[in-house]
Amino acid sequence: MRLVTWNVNSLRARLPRVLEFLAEHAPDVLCLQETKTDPSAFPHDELAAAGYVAADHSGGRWAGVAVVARSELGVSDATSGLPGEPVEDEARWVEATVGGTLRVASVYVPNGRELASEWYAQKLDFFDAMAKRVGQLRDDADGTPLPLVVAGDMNVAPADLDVYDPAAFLDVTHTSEPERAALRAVVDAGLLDAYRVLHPDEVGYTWWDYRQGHFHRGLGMRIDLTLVSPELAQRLTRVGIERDYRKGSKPSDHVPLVAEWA
DNA sequence: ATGCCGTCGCACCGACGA
Repeated sequence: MRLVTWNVNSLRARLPRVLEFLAEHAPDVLCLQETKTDPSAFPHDELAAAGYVAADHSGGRWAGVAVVARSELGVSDATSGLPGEPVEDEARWVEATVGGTLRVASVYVPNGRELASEWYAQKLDFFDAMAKRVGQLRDDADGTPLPLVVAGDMNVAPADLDVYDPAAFLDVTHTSEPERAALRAVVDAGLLDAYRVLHPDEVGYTWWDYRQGHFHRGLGMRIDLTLVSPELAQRLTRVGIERDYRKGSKPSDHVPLVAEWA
């Protein structure tokens, strides 16, 4: 199984790069964030022509998430919205079952803006709701663990290793301790950070600011994560960051994160 | 203290992003 998460920063603007990626990497599942599209404009036809189906939660000009899967696998039992999320209808969470057994959630965690803001408080609340949801999804009614993936833009760099200059990121969003603790609570509800499972000490960024040549200067952060249930974590064979997709024509400011398991 | 860059829309600026 090859599963990818990618914040595309507008699916309309990025569709050529997305189709290029599907052709080059042939993922089984692609979790998208910041699709920034109206539901009626979601490119179901273009994806179908490439051999994919999608469960999308599209909210118009902001946010928007989707779970895309190879047509043979299919998506079923899709649900939009995170139970208990602080602001409803922001299109930040969508779940679907892929291939009949794998539950996949694509998530776009709120930015948080400033530490002393209502948006920051809502970001922490969103993580709380995520942790509760993971607790609901991780086992079946008999307590048997289920295969589960929560992938997306967490808008938090989990550790100083995931930030180009930790000293420049004191007491700001994406690195503050309450955010990191809130993200850890999601993981502690029953998941593992797939990239860190296979690359415990490696620096690997998934986002670089468009401005001031940050990409070419190596100034990035690892804020896109694929969180997997323990049994899937044991089967991981490769977790890689496709940083070349930050180059070329009209790139997103995020790159795809690929996870594979046997 | 602000813009840098990119995207969107009741659009030629402002909001938002991280």
